[in-house]
Formats: sequence, C-alpha cells, structure tokens
Amino acid sequence: MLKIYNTLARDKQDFKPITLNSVRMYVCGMTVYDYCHLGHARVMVVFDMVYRWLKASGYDVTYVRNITDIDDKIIKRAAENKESIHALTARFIAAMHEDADALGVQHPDHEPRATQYVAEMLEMIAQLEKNGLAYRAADGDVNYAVRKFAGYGKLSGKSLEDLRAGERVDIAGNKNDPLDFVLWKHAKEQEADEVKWDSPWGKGRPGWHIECSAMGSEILGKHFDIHGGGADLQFPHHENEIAQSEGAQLHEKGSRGQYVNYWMHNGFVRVDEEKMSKSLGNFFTIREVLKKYDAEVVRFFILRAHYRSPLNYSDVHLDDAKKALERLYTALKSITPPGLPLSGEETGSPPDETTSHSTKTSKNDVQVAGYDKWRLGGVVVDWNEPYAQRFKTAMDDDFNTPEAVAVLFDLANEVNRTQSAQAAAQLKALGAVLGLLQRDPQAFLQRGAGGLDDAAIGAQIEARLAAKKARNFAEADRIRKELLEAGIVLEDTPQGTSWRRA
RNA sequence: GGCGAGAUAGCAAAAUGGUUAUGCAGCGGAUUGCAAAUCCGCCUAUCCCAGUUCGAUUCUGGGUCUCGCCUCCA
Repeated sequence: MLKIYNTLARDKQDFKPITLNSVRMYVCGMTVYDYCHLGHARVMVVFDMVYRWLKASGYDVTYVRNITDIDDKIIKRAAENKESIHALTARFIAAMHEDADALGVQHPDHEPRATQYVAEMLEMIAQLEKNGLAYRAADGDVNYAVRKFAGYGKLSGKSLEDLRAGERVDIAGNKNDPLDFVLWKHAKEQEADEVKWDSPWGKGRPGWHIECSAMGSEILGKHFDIHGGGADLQFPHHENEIAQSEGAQLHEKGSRGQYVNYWMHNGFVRVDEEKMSKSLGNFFTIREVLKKYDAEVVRFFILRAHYRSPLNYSDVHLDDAKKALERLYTALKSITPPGLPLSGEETGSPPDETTSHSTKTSKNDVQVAGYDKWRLGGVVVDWNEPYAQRFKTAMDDDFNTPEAVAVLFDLANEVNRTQSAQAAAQLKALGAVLGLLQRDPQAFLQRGAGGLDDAAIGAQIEARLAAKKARNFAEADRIRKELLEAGIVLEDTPQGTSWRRA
C-alpha cells in the first residue's frame, strides 16, 4: 500500500483515494515572468514522478498544474520590457514547456491559467464575503479575515499568536489584522487595462492565493486527494488556500468540508547549502544547465535524491550523476530486450519522436504541441519479479526514488553478469516508470557534439583496426590516445570496436 | 524571537534496535596485445554527551552545527 508523507499530519499515512481507483492531484506551478530555474525543474520532475507512479499503480489520475499569469512581478517585468502582459507570459509559458519537455515531464491533464478563471475567483470571494470571512478595506482591496477562520495555521503548524509575535510581519494599514491577505486588489490608475477586471468591488485583479483555490475546486472539485508544491508554498500560500477553500464551503450544511486530504511538499534545490531562489540570485536556469548537461542526467540527478530532502546543485554532483546514468545505459547497450512493447507506441519509436499529447481540455487550458515527447504507453513490468517488488516497495514508501534507483543498479549488475534479456527488459521497464532509460543506449552514450563527427571517428576506428591487424600496436594505441584526447573512448568487444563520449 | 527539518564513509545518498544499501572516486584480482567496459574482492560511516537495552547509527533527553518558513519564492 502506498504511503505518503502528509504535511498536514506531519507523518506518513496510508494513501486512500476519495474515489476508488482514481486520484485527483493539484500542483502549484510557475509564475511565468522569467525562465524556469532548477528549483522549478525539481517540482516538475518530482510531481511527474508521482503522477507516473500513481498511474503505474493503476489509478486513474487527473493531474492539474496551474500557471500563474497575473501577478505583481509579471506586471513589473512587462513594464520594464515595454511589452504586454500577454506577450510576456506567452513567451515564458512556451519556454517552460520546452524545459519540461526536455526533462521528460509528462503533460498534466489540465494546465489552467489564472487569467482564465477570474470569474470563478470572484464567485469564491463573494461566497467568502457572504460567510463573513472577507471584507473590503479602506483602500478598496478585499481581504481575508484570517482570525475568523478557525484552524488557520493547521498546515504550517503556526498559531496566529506566534505569527503576530514575529518581527517580520508588517503592520499593513488597510488590514484589520496584519496577517489578513488580499483576495482582490483594487486597480491602480497607472496600470494597464490588461490587468483590470470588473468585479462587485470595483475594477481590480485577483490576489495570488485565490487562483489555486478557484481552479482547484473548479477542475477537481471542492474535495480532492493530493495537493503539492515546493516547501516554500506551505506558508502562507497553501495555508491561505485552505482558509479560502474550506471557508467558502462553510455555508454548505453548516459544516466545513475538507479541501485536500494529502499535502505534499518537495525540498529545495540548494547552491552551496543555500536555497536556490530568485531573490538570492543564486539560481541556474534549466536551459542554462541543459547546455552543459544532458536533460536525462538532470532528471536522474533530481530523482536519485528523495523528494523531501534538500538537493545540492554543483557540477561535481551532476558529473557524478552523469557517470552513474551511463552505467545503467551501458548495461542496456549490449543486450537487446525481448520484443516487449517498452516505449513509444509499441513500435520502438525513437525517443525524440513527438507524440501528440492527449490533454483533456478543461475550458481554458493552455495547449502546446509537442510537449509530451517522452510519454510512454504500454510499459510492461513483471511486478512479481523480485527486483520489481523491491522497486515497488520503495516507491510505495513515500516515493523513495533513491531506493528505487538502487534497485535499478542492482538490476544492471544482474544484466551485466547474466546477459539476461529478461533482466534488461525489466531494467528498461522500471526505468520507464521513473521516466528514465528509454533512449537508444548507443545514442545516449554517443550523445553530444564534441569535436569529431561520426564519420571521422569511424575512419579513425578503421585505421586503428588496420594497424591492429598488422600488429602495429604502437600505431593502434596512438590512434586510441588521440581519440581519447578528443573525448572519445573506444571499446573493443567480440562484436567489434564501439565508441562513446567520455 | 516563534515554528520546523536535518547531521551517515573522500563525495552523493538510502535503510535499519543486532545481519552487503546503492552510485561516483580509490585499492587488489580476473579479462584484454594494451586499454575501455564488465565481473569478483577490498577500503572508508553513522555530529557530541548521557539514558533505555543483552545490544543504538536507528529509541529518549541534552548539546553543537547546518538549513528552511515566519516577506515574493518551486
């Protein structure tokens, strides 16, 4: 049985879906005013892994990952760039999809954008006002009255008293309580029409937290199974989401319904033991890193750590991950798995083939073609086999991917030792569950474009072969050394000489 | 200041009240014309101090240090 660490309970709990055999999951996505960095990569990859494991476990999963496309930082950036909000967000949504695509992240079933759910947000704000939880402040903002919501702080483990005592809580003049947060921001004159919506409280735009409450309940219902996001969203964002979503339900049968059953939070990516973040300026964008490292190496790097642990980024660690992944591909290289449908559409289609994604369209979702190229159909895993059982046990224990990856290495050893095609098939199939190991091993090991092209390498190999035949080993070794200096490693096998990039 | 998470070998990272994690690096052997890859073997560990226990890295208490949230953040 799957156990999930639930932030709400501060403990691992048995996972029991609300509806038999189906899971509804919402993950807080990105605010699109800049390129995604490695921290965003971690959220996308981690919850992609969760999504895949739930599906592999037989659940019918509905996965929602939102896009925040209206917000202070977006408005500011658009003004700086002298471009429209729409142009800015469209650009960075496309960039985000490219990054996600490269990392083998499957397309969520729904990818709602805040600007397209303003009506639902207004509805919810109205309901909150009706329930006595929202009020209009002197400056025209509509705020949430935190102290009126019993249980505020239950997710983050904070009490209103503790928070008030905190030195970092500003006293905002327009709020009844410094901890109250904005539901609806009144329009400022200098702002573009683009960021002004009509509302019963005058022109304005939504606060940040309300979008997730509105989109979550609109698409997944008022009560769903899993809500995820980065650990920094636990407070205040997710705390406020609970206050909004559960607060809005107060009128129903007089009792407050539960919003989400399991809250999941992934750990941070760090640089030199410090959180990677925009404000610290110590971030690496995904595309920056992908110039240097293969995307699957980055994905492997993320998944070999547990999702709740901190993950330190450095070249040394990426180099390490690269070599480790090469070991797995090397094991697959010489073995042809039996004709099982392991990837693509059962036809052994190459991994770079773009398959059309099958997004279930909810009313206003973004769709981007070619997003989903690593989506795999028909993965065949023999779950009764001992390695697969270990893998499953690990994954069922709060998605213990480090342990699951360790099983992959044990399986690789088995493959190398026994040359078993079955074991190789199992390795590839289990890899697919994590979104790994689906490329042609040869292509993976020869990837990159360092200096020599294939033809030049081939010619050198031929020349060396001739030298070897003439028993001119000095010449043969000279050629090999020359190739090595160009980053090409030769491997003589009974089947002939093959090469890979170091 | 309040709240929370964590300290495992050279590096990374799991697990466990007693029995090989795993990967990278290193050492020895097999294999190879020499290599590479692979296989076999080896090395290096559980922050400190108490307590519980036959036995603690694992449980309890204290300490030290690190990190995070309390402001936008994945």
